[in-house]
Amino acid sequence: MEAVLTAAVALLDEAGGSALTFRALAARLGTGVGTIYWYVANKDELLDRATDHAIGGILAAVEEQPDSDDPIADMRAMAVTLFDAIVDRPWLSAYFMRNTDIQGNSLRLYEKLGQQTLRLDLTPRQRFHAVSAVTGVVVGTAADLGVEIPQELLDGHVDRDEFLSRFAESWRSLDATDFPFVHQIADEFAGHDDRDQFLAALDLTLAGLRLQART
Amino acid sequence: MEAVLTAAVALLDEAGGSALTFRALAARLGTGVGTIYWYVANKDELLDRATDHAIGGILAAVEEQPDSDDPIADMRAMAVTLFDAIVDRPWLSAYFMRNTDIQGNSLRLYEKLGQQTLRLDLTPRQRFHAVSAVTGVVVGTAADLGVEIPQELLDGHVDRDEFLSRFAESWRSLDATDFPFVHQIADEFAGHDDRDQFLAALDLTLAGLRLQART
DNA sequence: TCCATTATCGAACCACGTTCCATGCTGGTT
DNA sequence: AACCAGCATGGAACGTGGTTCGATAATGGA
Repeated sequence: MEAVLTAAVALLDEAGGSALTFRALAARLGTGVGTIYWYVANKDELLDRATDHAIGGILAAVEEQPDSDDPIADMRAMAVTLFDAIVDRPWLSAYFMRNTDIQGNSLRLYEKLGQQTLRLDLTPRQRFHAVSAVTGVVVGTAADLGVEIPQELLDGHVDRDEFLSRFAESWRSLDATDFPFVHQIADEFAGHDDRDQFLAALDLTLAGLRLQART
Repeated sequence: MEAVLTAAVALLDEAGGSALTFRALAARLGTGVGTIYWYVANKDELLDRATDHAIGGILAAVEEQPDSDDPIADMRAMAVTLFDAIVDRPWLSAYFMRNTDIQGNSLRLYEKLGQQTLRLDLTPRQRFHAVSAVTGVVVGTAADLGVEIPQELLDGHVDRDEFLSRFAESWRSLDATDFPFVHQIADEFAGHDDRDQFLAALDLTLAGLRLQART
């Protein structure tokens, strides 16, 4: 079982979501597909267990972070850790939002995040919404990244800067009166850093939360 | 072409993403799969065109909304319209984050949202981040919903309240000292409304933005 | 020694995306 | 009329992936 999960995670790490097939997994383990089906009922469960496995690592990292006296700063640190972990394992983003059944390590992570809100002067409902908002920002932003890598980039034919520049170029060529915003933004987009973008979004949400916690 | 797209959207509306196959589409159109491949190169393009088709409708709805003298309120209204449209067509959420190539109606929608930020006292970079943050919240929150519907609910065997209650129940049964947050939240979760949750997240972000625009 | 449980394996089935080629249909050219 | 190019259609066939199933070992108690 353990071996199955680590092999599954390894496949996902090496070549993304499409690389994890029962046949490939069986080959890597030197067994047949039937064996894997003895451990998991179907691919959904395999994915659930593999992601839970990976999230376990994130959870450990989050739990190492000491609490400061600013709960919101602590939430921020956790969110950043989570984001970085997803960037590191882009396939996680795809399966992060596939889970209505919050259980296992996801639940623990959720709890950990939520505990910070207990130190804020909020109603239970506000706490619930705050944690949802923060995870929403993380997942929402990270989701874009997961896909933002057309094979051109992986192949090395085109690097990221050139890729972005091409977009910026096509945006600049649009009519300036119909697309004033896109026009103004093109330069920003060309040089943008995903992590900055995430931090900006996160900080907006947390600024709103800070405001709410004071009232 | 037009007929292909409307049929594709109809299939997606009726039975979600997994229902859109070339064979099903061909059957509905009374033709063969080869014909569809004459119009689109592959499934990705089919999906892109179908979503662009659907987003066209959202764009029209957004463009009907008159500008007020509060740009942030206008952004909020747009985001809500977008959210409602995604709730109405859950399959959109899955394909919303599959698009690095912001083009067509998506681009127009992006522009529309961004134009509101032009009326705020922000740097170009802050505008860029603000729009990313808002779309991130919409997509991030809506993504959860897209999947949050296990077939049990669709079958009508179990209704939503019961489904949520079951979770709340299992959460309450956790150890209260290990899971103080989840414990406190269980009740909120049981009766929670997805739209409220979205609005809360959106308002946090917009509150942060409002703060930023004043400095 | 016997039998139930646990575990392994791979052939076979089906649905899907995709390719390919044979066939029709249209309007214009000779 | 005959012909042809290009547009358009239809569906059989291929490869891949998830999943099922029955045959078969290993294990360990009665």
